Amino acid sequence: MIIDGHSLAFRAFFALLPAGRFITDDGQHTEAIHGFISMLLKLLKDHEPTHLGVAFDISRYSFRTREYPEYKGGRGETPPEFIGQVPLLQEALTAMNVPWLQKEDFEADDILATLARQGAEQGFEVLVVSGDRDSFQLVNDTTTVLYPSVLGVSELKRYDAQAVYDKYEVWPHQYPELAALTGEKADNLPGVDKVGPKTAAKWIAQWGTVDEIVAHADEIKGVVGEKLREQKENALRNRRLNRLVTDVELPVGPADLERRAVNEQAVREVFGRLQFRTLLDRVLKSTPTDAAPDGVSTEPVVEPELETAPPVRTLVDEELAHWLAKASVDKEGGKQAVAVQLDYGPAGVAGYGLSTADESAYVPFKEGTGDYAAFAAWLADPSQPKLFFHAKPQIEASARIGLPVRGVAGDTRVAGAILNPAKAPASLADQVYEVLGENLPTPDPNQLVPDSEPISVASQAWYVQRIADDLDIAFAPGTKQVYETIEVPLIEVLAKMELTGVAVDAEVLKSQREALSGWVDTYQQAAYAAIGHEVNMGSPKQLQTVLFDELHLPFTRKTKTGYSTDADSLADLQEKVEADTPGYVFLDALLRHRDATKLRQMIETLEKSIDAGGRIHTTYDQVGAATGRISSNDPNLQNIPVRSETGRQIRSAFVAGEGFECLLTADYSQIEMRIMAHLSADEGLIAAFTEGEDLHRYVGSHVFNVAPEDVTPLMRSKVKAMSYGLAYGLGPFGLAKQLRISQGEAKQLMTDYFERFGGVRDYLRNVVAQAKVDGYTETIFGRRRPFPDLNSLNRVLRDNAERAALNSPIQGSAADIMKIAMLGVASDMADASLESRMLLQVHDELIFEVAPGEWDTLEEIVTRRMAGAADLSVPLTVQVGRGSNWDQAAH
DNA sequence: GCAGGGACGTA
DNA sequence: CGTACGTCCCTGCC
Repeated sequence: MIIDGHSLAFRAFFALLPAGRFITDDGQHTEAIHGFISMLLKLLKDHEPTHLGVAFDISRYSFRTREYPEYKGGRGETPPEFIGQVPLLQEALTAMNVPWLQKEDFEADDILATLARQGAEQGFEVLVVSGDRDSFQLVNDTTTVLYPSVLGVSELKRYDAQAVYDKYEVWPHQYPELAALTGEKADNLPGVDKVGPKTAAKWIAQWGTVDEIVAHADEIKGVVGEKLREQKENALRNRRLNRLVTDVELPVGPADLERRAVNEQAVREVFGRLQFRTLLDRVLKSTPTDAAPDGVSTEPVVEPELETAPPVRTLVDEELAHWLAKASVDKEGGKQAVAVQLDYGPAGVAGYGLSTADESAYVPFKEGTGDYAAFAAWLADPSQPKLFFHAKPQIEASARIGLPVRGVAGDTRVAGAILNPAKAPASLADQVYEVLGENLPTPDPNQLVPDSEPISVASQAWYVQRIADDLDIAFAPGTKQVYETIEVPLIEVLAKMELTGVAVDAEVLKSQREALSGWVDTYQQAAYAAIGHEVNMGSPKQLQTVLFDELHLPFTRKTKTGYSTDADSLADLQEKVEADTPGYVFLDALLRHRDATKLRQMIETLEKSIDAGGRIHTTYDQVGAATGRISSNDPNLQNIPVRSETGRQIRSAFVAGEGFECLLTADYSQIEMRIMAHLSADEGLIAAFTEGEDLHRYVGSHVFNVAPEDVTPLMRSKVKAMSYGLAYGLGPFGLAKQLRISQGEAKQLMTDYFERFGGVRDYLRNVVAQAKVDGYTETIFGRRRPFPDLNSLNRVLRDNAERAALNSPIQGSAADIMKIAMLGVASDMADASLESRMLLQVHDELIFEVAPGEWDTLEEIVTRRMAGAADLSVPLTVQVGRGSNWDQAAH
């Protein structure tokens, strides 16, 4: 493994700089050093190289700048905080006995190229770790490049020959030809205008090299051909410059880079100066140390632990009790976390797998047999920490057989999702592969004869331990806080809500369904009558035939497969058609039919999910949304209609269960706008919340420069749409469309708005700018969301990412606040021993079932905990409603 | 039986 | 050419 020290230190520096925490007492910044070493540890762990070296540039100047003085020009000043970190990093590497190299007049890449060539010749498998795309030319059968993704230093993508081809459509040795044609902005090497990767790849496929392409320049037609002839010198020069030198004279060869034990004393000294405490532990723990202070061990470094699952003992009764007593205590006598994985299914729980780092046990479960008292007490003890992969369904399954679980101290699935919100690991096997790089046997359930044996839940638990260990060091400090103080405690709260479910009045649903069925028929007949034949109104394709071929209505918005028949488009069409014409009647019937079938279907789904006790249990996906929101499914209770009158009737079927007095709903008012006010620190917007009675009226009076009482309803609705749109990255186009005004007017409205609320504009701009630098956004509480597309060259991707990045801290902070509120409420309810229960969460709203006599206490707890969930520069206000059903309890 | 697209419900 | 979701249906394909 050979590493480009400079480029990775630089990336590490920018990844850690915003954290603002890596400064020693005497003012020395250490982001690059810390980031580099922590990445190095991860690389050593992941790839276990036998040989290791790091190459550095000496300066910006090399033989390349002599040939082309502008080479790598145009880069900004090196940040002052970075200066001085490289020599310190080199000291640290020396202490760790990691050889590093630099060579006057050459770049680190040339050193890597030389070592890679020599290594390959000597039969090594070579891993090149570099942040410079030029290194792709080194890839071949034995050499692989690890290249940092835009997400930062922790994510390295493997580029073998196929990966390079998949990305650029040229083979690695051709990559410099492609780069020469398209140019390399980072190196200040302009290419040929109008030639992008696609064109370049096409030419390379045809002619192979830049030289040959230039020789055939006359055969290339069109503007690109012209540009090529004009600017061929660029390409030829780039090609000379991006060819890496593979015969730099070096003092050492690959064989001299054999891994050595670290020099513990030197590491302690250097790391002490740098004030790296945790990193020191990690270095000393992860690599063998050499007791001899100046000794250079010739022993190759061998991974000390043999990572195979310990044997599984099946335990019952007193043996089990003994095992638990021993496993729950660590060497220092503190509590030790035990990983738990259940063997369970629809039929119930067959057994529990338990594991510490080095011992696994299986507890078979059969109702009415054996003595589970000690085990049950252990499971239910909140002070006994337990680790899971996907705890929620398992603690519910356990609760259903009468063994409630408390003390969930970690959930590797949730942890994985916090670290990478784009996708939570789907299964333990997935995460084992992702984190540990090992394959768990996963029998194909469709095979009659299983193709492999599944591993015991006890061994699964052992893997959970290992993943938890590995992930623990991967957290950024803020992210870790979110995981430990919000997500982990929330698991038990959500599990309880799911188990409780919400009561519904099946009679109400039934009568609504029947009424809707009548309407569905009526509208269907009306539609058929209007066009004189039957048509499947659920088929956009058939509808297009009717609307555009038969009725000859004007075309609507284009979709991938034709023309849109969505509600907006149909409403537009209706305006263009005379009333009482077949077209109008058909459109009208179609819209009503859609509405009615949608509602009827929703009701049927709800009816099917009612359990024997008359309640519906949704499943929350705690990490379902990349922003931090939870989602709801099976059935989704977060999209029960509320806007239309008929839709709202569905809500009236959600009622307080038997033995409960009523429902209580509590929601945050305008939480996202309040977060916007807080994050932007815009004085006007903050005043709007502290002074104004009506937010939109207040904002309107400032935007339109009139007294609050003179804000007309039209003005109010305009600023309202504008305010809400802000948090989503709404542009003039969208605003115009929504308000049905011209784009010019929309633009003017935005200008006027930002005139008064400039802090908001500055904030929104800054969010995106910062995210481009960091590669992620962060909520108030430190939850991160990466945005790999933010620097994409594809404009659609980039624009989409920008809007999402804009919205994420706002939506995400609101989600954090709600989660914190739920924890507070749950805790206070338990302390007060209330019988009332939290039932549902709908993003900014909580719904409770109130036990007799508990209204006042519950209302006080809910209001206080929700309003107090965060300390913002504007108050968080909560509206509470009471009713016998969900609709009535709304306010 | 499955995946993708269109449509539409919520915050 | 506003964000974040989940569910349903139809369609085309295997």
